[in-house]
Formats: sequence, structure tokens, C-alpha cells
Amino acid sequence: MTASPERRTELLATAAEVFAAQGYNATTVRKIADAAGMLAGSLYYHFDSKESMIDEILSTFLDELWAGYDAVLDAGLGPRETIEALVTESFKQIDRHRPAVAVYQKESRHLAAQPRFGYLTDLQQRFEEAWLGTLERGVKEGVFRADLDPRLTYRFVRDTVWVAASWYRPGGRHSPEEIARQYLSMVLDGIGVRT
Amino acid sequence: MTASPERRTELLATAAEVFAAQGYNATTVRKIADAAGMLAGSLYYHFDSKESMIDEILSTFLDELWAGYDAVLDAGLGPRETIEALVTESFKQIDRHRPAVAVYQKESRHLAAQPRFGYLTDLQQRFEEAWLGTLERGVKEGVFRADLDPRLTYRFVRDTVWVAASWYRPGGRHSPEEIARQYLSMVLDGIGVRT
Amino acid sequence: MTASPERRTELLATAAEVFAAQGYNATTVRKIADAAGMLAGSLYYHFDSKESMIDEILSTFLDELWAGYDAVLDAGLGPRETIEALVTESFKQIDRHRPAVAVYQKESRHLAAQPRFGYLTDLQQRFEEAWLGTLERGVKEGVFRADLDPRLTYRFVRDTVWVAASWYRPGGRHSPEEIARQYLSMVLDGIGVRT
Amino acid sequence: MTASPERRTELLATAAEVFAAQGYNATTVRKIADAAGMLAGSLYYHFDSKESMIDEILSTFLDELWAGYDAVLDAGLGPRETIEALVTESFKQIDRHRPAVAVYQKESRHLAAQPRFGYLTDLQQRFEEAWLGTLERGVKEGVFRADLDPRLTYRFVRDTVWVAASWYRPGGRHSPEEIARQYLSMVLDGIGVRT
DNA sequence: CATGAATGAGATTTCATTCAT
DNA sequence: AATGAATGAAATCTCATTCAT
Repeated sequence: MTASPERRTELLATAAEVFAAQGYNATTVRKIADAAGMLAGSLYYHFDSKESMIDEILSTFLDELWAGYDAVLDAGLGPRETIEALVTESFKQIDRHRPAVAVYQKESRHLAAQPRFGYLTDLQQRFEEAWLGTLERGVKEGVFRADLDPRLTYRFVRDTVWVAASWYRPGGRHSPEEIARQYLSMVLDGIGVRT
Repeated sequence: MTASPERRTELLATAAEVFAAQGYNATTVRKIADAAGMLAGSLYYHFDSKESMIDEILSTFLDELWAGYDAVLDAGLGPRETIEALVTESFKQIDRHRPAVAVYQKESRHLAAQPRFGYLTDLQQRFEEAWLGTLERGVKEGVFRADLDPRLTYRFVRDTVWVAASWYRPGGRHSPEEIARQYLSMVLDGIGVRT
Repeated sequence: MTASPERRTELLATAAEVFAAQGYNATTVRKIADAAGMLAGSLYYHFDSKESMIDEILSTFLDELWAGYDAVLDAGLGPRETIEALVTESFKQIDRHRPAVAVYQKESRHLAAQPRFGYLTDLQQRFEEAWLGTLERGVKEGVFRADLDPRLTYRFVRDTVWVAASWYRPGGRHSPEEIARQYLSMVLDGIGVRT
Repeated sequence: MTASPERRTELLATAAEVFAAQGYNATTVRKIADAAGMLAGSLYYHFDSKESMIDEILSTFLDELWAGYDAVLDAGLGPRETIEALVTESFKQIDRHRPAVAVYQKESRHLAAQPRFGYLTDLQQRFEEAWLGTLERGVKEGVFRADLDPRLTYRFVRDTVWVAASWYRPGGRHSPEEIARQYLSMVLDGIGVRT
């Protein structure tokens, strides 16, 4: 006898895996139900709709992500340390919520057009403020190069971090911390050998 | 099934825009037809199926991309210059085929599962050989750092380049060449100020 | 299936209200259960099916109605007094069984098509015999006008009486007896022979 | 090759018959499609939804009904003549739009709860103003009895007229005009003041 | 070349009903 | 008596595709 919230969580984890693997639109509720070992109609005892499933998957992940981000942003670190901490936090979230991140990466753009998913647009805005603001602060304080457009840098960094969810496999060769370290080393110092 | 090639090309451009904006699965043939100013059924005079549209969009783009890549790879350049040339070529292709690249980026993973799109898997393989091989050659020749896992570097670089298709707008602030230059500067030298 | 009769009666009253307000088909067992403060499945401890609920609602009402009608019809009254008594009895039933009457009015026609509800057709037949017969007797005896088609009169009277269940509210401005009086005053002074 | 508006009209006539016979909720789109000789999905080429079908059925009927009513109300007739004209007009509409009237009679109450069908509530209001207003004017002018509550009279008259749609069959024993005449004779000689 | 109308398969969703606890 | 979770059938609706004109 599984209590209700646990069952929901289990089912959402299953759904997130299928959404991540096949894409939201290509995923039928029947596939989710198959993966959960039940009939399609039975899912509707737990959820209002397929849409409410992806909604709950995304908002659960984003709540946790922003708890971590806010802790970083409130810590009063310098720009370089802030970027390091945000990247590390991001890869930790990818490790914990890989399917949700993959879904977010693939689907958030078109979902954001619907009123129900307006929070995606809001958070996207806060995301840009946090990252781009930190990069610009770093340029101003002389710790980041001034000859690069921070808007471009922001986009490169943002995309690379999240796209990692599409290839990252927990328990693989590198831990999330190690991936974050190498990624930061590349972005901050470059891959070229110093001459 | 004898349509003028120009009309096909026009329609494919329209279809690519819609696929890029909404995703392949979420795009109905009716939406494509609306965007083209015709009725859904009329598209079938020009194309066998919705699938054949995305097939033609992707293979047209990939043919041109690989023509460029092959020219670079056959030029006998050093690793750093090869990476520079591949990145520059990639951003040029994003400039010319933005919707196709966006579609490729979003849809190739699940399409590749179908036999019809087996060429996507083959090209993905060649892609990895070209990029990862060049990075590894660079490490061996001492022009790229040896303390980073080239497999990770490869994934970061690959993803960042293609994901750019999702935000790049032709005629925007930066030319594709300028974006490539800044991108290469970041990856090769880092965004941190040298001390 | 051994529920206390009081609980059954309570639940049937609740169900009748919901059926009357929303229609039988539009009423889900979940709505009834909500109104009764329980879960949908729990209703099946008390009743075999949704159909058996409406069956019991209708037959309980009709049993009582016909007890009243039979008393009137067996009293040996003249046609005018019989019509007066039937109308008065009908409005009394509407007062006591408003939701059941509303359900009867709305649903009996299509329910009657099913074998289980054959008794609706039988009673409809007895109903017509009682009312139409009395009207025709009244014409023959010269107390009702002969220039009106009694079949039309019958339908007008029948419908108006029962449709009243859809607007009547117990405890409203007029008592059922007063409504019956005004209704009879309108109808009888119209169809009655002038003296 | 039937032109589009004609096909819509045909299909709506079919749908109205089925709605009238079985009730809106009990009518599946498959039943409508069967009656129209097509597959259920094909209906969606012509209509957005089952709801939009009943919407169009009701509003088409109500538009025509109110065109007739407005002509009557604008004619400057006395109360008795106005009631006569409204009743006659109503029975004519029942003759022309019998299924739509039956649907209106059965379904308007619950449909009116939805915003989409708010116009039903508005028209119900105008309906009451027209009929009840005329009855009250008649009482004031001394052509209708003052000892009956006009609100009750209004309800009886209103219901009897529309309920007729549930038994009326075009081409039956009585023409709509004859039904109106007998109905008026019954009702008016009852509520009219004796001279 | 394109339209208008349909098909048919399959998607999401609803809901009466069952049943172990 | 009632709950919580499911079933399974059927409903509404979607959409790629076909085809006569």
C-alpha cells in the first residue's frame, strides 16, 4: 500500500524518463502507463492530464534548482566564484533530475507559449539576470575578459550546461563535480595550451 | 509527382520554419499548409508524406554541411586550425540553414531510431571522428591541454555550436564569422583574465 | 448489500437532487459521491449501479403518486372534481418529491426504451387513461367544452403540471395547494362550459 | 458537390434530430455520424466540437425565433393580441424547428451554466420581459383577470408552449395554427375577463 | 496545382464499476 | 462502511493521408 504522494512521485519519475527519451509530444499516455505497469486510463486517477504531468515534473525540478541558485546568489561571492558555484550546482541538478532537465531543455520553449507555463518565461528571465549579471559584474571587476560580448558568452554557457542533460548518465565515467570542474576549466581558462 | 524544384524548395523552407518553431511532432501538416497559403491535402501533390519533408530538409542541410567539412578535413591543417575552420564552417551553416539546423538539433536523436534516417547515425559517427579525432590529435601534438578529457571537451564544443541555432537570428548584432571568432576565443583561451 | 434503509434513503435523496440539477447522463457517480461526502466506489456498497439508483428514485415516487391517484379515481367523483383532485394531488407530489419529479419529467422518455424501465411505459398508459378518460367523460357529460380536441387538452395539462417541477421551490411564495388552485382556475374556466 | 454552408446545414439538421431524440449527453458523435452516413472523425472537418454543433443549432433557431418575436412586439398590439401573436409565432417555430426547440427545452438549463452559452440566459431574460410584461399590462388594462398571479400564469403558459415540441409531429392531425388556436382558446378564455 | 471532403487509425480523456484492505 | 487504486470500455477529438473534381 503506497501512500498517495509517493505513488505520484514514482509515476512522475517514470513519466519523466519517457518524456526525456521520446519527447513530450511523441510520448503517448499509453507508453507512460506501460512503463508504469498500468492501463492508460488509470493514470487519470493520479493526474488530471498529460500536461499536468509535465507541469509537475518541471516545477518540482525548477523549485529545487532555484533553491540551490538562490543560496549561491545570496552568499555574496565574487563573480568568478559565483559562476563556479552556479555551474557546479547545475551539474548536481542534472545528476539528480536528469530526465526532468532533459525535458526542460527540449520542451520549455514551446511550452512557455501557453499561459499555464508562464512561470517558465519568468524563471528564464531570472536565470538570465543571475548569469548575465554575474558575467557583466566580472567584466566590470576585471576578472573576465572585456573583449567578449557577455550576451554571447551567457548563451554559450547556458546552453552547454543544460544540453549536458542529454548525454549525461549518472554513474558514468565522471562525477557531476568532475564534469563541472573540467567544464569550468575549459570556459575560464580555455583549452589551448598557454604559450 | 512532378513539381517544379523551386516550389518544392519554397515549401521545404516554410516547413523547416514551422518544424523549427514548434517541433516536428507538434507540427501538423495543416500548420505547414497554412503557412504556405494552401490546404493540407495540397501538400501531397509535392511530397509523399510529412516524414519525407523532414527527410529532405535534413539531408539537404547535411549534404551541404559535409561538403564544407570535407573541404576542411582534406586541407591538411593543424589541429587548432582545423577546429577553427570547423567551427567557422558550422556557424556559416547555421546562418544559411538556421531552421534546418534547429530541426536537426531537436529531432535527430529520435528520428535516428528509424531505418529511413539511418544516415543520421552514420553522419553522427563521422562527426565524432572528425571533431574528437582533431581534439585528440591536438592533445598529442601539444597544442591542446592534456589535463582535460577530450570526450567531455568534444561534447561541450559540439553542443554549444549546434544549440546556437536555437537563438541565432540572421541579420542580428553579430555576423556568423564574428560569433565563430568569439566562440573560438572563449573555448581556446578561456573567458578568465590571464594573470 | 445490507445497508440501513435510512442511509439508502438519504443517498437517494442526494442522488435525486444531482440528477435533477444536471441530468442523469451528465451526472457522474463521482458527483453524487461528492455531494454525499464519500468516494465514488463507496456508493457501490449501497447500490448495484447508477441505473439502480434512478430506478429506485423513480419507482418510489411513482408508487406514492399512484397510491394518491388511485384513491382519487376510486372515489367516484364527477369529471370536474376528478380533474381538480388529480391536479391537486400532482402538485402535492411535486412538493414532496420535487427532484424525483424533475428527473421523471426529463428522463422518463429515453429510459422507457430499456426493458428494465418498462413500468414507465405501463404507467404512462394508465396515466393517459385516467386523465384523457376523465376529460372525455367530462365532454360527454357536458361539463367540458366539446369544441376542443381532448387529446390536445390532455397534453397541455399533463405537460404543464409536470414541468412545474422544474421551477417549483418548496417554501416559496405559494403553497402547492394554492398553485393547484390558480392553475385549475385558469384551465377549468377555459375548458369548462359556460353557464 | 454540395457547397459548404449547405452541407453544414444538412449535418446540423441531422444532429438536431439525434440530440432531440436521445438527449445531448446521451448522443455520441458516432451516432450523429452514423445518421449522416460518415465516420465520427469526419464531422470534425465541418465542426470544431460536439458543443459547437448544439451551439449553432440553438443560436440559429433563437435568431429566427427572436426575429419573429421582435416583429410582434414592435407591432404595437394590445396585450391580448400580443399574447395571441406570440403563441402563434411560437407554434410556427415549433413546426419549422421542432428538433431545435426540443433540444432547447431539454438542454438549455444546464448549458446556460457555461460561459459559452451565456446568451441563453440573456434571451431567457428577454423572454420573461416580453411575456410577463404583456401579461401584467393586460391585467392593468383590465383584459386579463387580476385575481391570478401573473408570475404563475407566465410559467404555465411558457412551459406548455415549449413542451409541445416534445410531442408535436409536423404533418400530424393539427396544423400549428390550429394547435395555437385551441391552446389560446383554452388559456385565454380562462384568464380573460368575462364580459 | 489546388480544393473540399472524407477516411481510419490512434490519441487523450471520461467514467461506471470492481475489489483488496 | 468506506477508501484508494485500479480496470476496461467507450467517448471526444486529432491528424496524416487519400482522392475525385
